[in-house]
Amino acid sequence: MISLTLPDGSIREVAEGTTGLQFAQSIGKRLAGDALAISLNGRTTDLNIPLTASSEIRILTFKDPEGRAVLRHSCGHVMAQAVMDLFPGAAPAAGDWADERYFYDFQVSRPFTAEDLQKIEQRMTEICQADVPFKRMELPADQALQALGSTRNLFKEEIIGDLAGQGQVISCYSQGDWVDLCLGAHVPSTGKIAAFKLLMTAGAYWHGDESNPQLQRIYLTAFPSRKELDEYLSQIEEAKKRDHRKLGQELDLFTISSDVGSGLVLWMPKGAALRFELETFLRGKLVEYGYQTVYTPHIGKLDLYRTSGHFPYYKDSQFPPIHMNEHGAEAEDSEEGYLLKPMNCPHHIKIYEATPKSYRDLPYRLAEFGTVYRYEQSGELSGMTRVRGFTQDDAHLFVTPDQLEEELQRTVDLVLFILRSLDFKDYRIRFGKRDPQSEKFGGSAGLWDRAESNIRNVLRGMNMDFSEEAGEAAFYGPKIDFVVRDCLNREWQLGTVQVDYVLPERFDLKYIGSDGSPHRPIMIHRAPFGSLERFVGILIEHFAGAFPAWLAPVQVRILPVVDEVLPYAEKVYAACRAHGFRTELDSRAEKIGYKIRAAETEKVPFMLVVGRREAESGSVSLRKRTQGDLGTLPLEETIGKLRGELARPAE
RNA sequence: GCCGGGAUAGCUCAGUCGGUAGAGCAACGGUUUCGUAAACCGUGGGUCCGGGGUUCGAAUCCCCGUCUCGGCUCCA
Repeated sequence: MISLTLPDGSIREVAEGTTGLQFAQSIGKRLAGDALAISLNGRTTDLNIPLTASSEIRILTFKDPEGRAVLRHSCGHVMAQAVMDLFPGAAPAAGDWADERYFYDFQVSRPFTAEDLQKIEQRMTEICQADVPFKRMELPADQALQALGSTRNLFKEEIIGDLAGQGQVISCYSQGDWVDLCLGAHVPSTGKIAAFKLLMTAGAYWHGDESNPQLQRIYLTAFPSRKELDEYLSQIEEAKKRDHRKLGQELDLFTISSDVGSGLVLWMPKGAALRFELETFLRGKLVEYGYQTVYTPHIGKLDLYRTSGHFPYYKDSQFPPIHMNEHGAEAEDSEEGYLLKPMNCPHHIKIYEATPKSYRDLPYRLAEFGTVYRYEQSGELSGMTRVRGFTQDDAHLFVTPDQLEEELQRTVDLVLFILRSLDFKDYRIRFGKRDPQSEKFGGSAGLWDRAESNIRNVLRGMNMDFSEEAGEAAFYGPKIDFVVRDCLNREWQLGTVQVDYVLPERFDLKYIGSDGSPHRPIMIHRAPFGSLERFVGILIEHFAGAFPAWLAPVQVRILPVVDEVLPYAEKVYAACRAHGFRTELDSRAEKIGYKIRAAETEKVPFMLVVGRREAESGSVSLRKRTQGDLGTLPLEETIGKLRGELARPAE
């Protein structure tokens, strides 16, 4: 007998050799039916494997993230079989899952078409209906290669070679006579896959490396029932309605014109009002946190960016330099010239250097809404979230070593305050570290170790959840990134805080310490919004265009019921503007219902309906978006009420 | 940058087999003066993304380019 410990702590004795499925059946018929796999001591395992030792066990169903992954993974194998049935020349490479989706990459003579996908789905349905069992085999490398049969190809050989080299057991799974190399786990049989859909195709590089051949990827998802699949698909459709590119156009927030250039955002009056409000909000905080505001130009000499390292490191993703000499003529020396600034730090460093600094001057905090230009790859551009010109709410803090961690904490506090004020709860914190294997990172290993431990100390001290990710650092230092997802579930970095020992060294920055001798300051780069463009793009999606009243481009709209009251409506309009409310007057000869509908769809938070009654009594009928009529109030009282409703958040 | 999809009125989209380009909404004009989510009638509006080709004839077929969308890769 062996004993199995369930998640609730209860322990059950079963005969050695009992399978996970039999155990699930002993608990309940329903559970056994829903079971997709088991988790044994935290490892996901097939249901039909005999249990040989006492363990902690969880029966995995679709409710468990691991269970979902198993179902979709198994569906991926069914897809691979279907692809090979229909395209005998196809070479399956590898698959994996990401979020709700599973993908499998194939090398094929031509990319898959929409019609191909339909045929593949049809073949998959046949395989699932046949309810073919998945069987696991563990084999030595040479036998595994044999076992693969028609699935064998250069990709599989490479993977088996790597696994064998690491001395790992090689496992394969078969469904019927089709075999694939696979770690597992899988559902017991293809019949468990009740509902699936091939979502999209894409080109993808082998091992994710651009220098490798490009394969054709198919994404799919699977659910235990048709109903759940349909719900998922309609959720995606629903989410697309929040897309900032769509809402940005509908609400007249921004536009991008190919005549100006790809990735160059034109802020329309309403988008600009929103941005201005965000900037004003942050400016208030900057004073409180001891920042000094500066302004710097949009270009700088090439040599400046050679010193900082930006030019050599990011040569391929910058607008080409403006080659000209001091006389305004085209430079003969192609090394001479100016660059559109890709970062604000070098300019701020020059402000730091402009006057001698002592330890009494530090922390020295310089802030600027600085617009930078980067020539992003054409395939990367996306609305406001990935652009070629954007404004960072940037700041650089020059600090002494003993000030560093406290200042870091204050910058993180500021970012958290901003996110909280805008009701962002769904973000993750990424601690981006250097990848020691990569040459992309400047400075000595010792400096990096110090910077990384500074960040770790601060994040731990603040009790934050974060994930450490190698290779995600900036070239000059490690960073804390605040990462959110857009309506299509793509991740974007918003706020960032970076520790930098490298640029102070490259620029030979100094301050005079209390000992009278020169010391090297440390820099913190930080931007709570990150890029105003990206932040506003995400903000549009976050609020689905219905911004909190203090941010709304139009906060109040006056809706006269009949033409006769237009003079009174004008008076109300003027009173609202006099109090700084962003107000519009809808004087069209339309019925009141029409005007209300327009204001509602344009997401105006407050509507002031004025008719004869209001004009006579000097009042307004207040309507709040989505809530409806709030009743009639004297004009003065309404304005007082709106002042409160439209105030910026404070803390 | 790479792979694939797309581009028709301000917006959303239809356009059959290659035969003179359409709808709804919006805009504009008129009528209506109306009380909390769409009054009625009328009018204007097109480089069918750009260039080339095939054809008696191209929005439609072919080629090149641009922009855009979904992925991949990249992201200071």
